[in-house]
Amino acid sequence: MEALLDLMRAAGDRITTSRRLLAGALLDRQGPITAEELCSLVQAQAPDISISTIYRNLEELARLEIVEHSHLGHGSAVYQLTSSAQAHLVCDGCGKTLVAPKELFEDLARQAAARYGFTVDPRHFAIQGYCQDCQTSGAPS
Amino acid sequence: MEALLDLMRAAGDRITTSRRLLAGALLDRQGPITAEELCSLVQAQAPDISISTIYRNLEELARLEIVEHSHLGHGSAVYQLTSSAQAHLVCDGCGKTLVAPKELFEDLARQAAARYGFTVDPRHFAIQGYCQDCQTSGAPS
DNA sequence: GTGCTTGCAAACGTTTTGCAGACTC
DNA sequence: GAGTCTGCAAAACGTTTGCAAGCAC
Repeated sequence: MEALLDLMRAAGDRITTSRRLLAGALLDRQGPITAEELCSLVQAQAPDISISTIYRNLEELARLEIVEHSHLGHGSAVYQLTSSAQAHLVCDGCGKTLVAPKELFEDLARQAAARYGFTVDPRHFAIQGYCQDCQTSGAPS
Repeated sequence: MEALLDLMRAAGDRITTSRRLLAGALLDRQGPITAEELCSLVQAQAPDISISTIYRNLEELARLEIVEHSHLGHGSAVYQLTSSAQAHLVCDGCGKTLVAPKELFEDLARQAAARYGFTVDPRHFAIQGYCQDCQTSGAPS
């Protein structure tokens, strides 16, 4: 937590209540979370903090590469700490997400590099498909 | 083209100018394209067709599983023909996209199935990272 | 002629922005 | 005290919807 705030201090940013609470919420979650959820968590402790402050702070954290945002499935963007960012398997049927450990991408990363000189960022994406439960219902056969 | 329209006819849908032009635009592109771009292409031939018609028709085409929409990167959704849908490697640096053939995902698909019972849809996603040209500039080392 | 499709305009949910006041340093 | 950060309200953006007129069948 202090490490995170120190990164902001080092960038010349001021440490305010909203930033402290936002950092806490991100650290607690350790996974992707929407701006709106973050706002609720922060407002639980400081009701006056507005959603635009959340967005502005997330933007600043993204600029410092402390958080990154991505679009899992259809809907709001989600944010997560760069340090804990992981790829996810997102079910097209029910929207459930599973964490996808790096090992799953090793082969893909190797091939993309060899064939295209493309460096895969294994923290950064949503693999779509169907989870065990939704397999039967919606999956294209 | 006629094959595509026949699928709509078979579903009881009527073949209108907007649908014909939209189908043409999707077939021409053979790749992901936003609703807005599609609208421009269609309007180039029939200026009165409105964006809401494009969205409604895309929705209907998605319902028939003729097109699918996904979110590559940050911004508008993109649409593509299911038949030509492919995964893409999207560069976080310059936004360029490369087509990623299915073979790249075979290992990933196998592991996701074995470990999580998750069926990967290899047409459906954007692998983020950095292309050859952007490797040096923005890539996290 | 029936009823699906369309254009328009207005609503929607998410994200961004302008501004004056409040706060950190 | 200087300049950043904030709340509020309004705008922007992509997308969806209600309605009455228009068109395919």
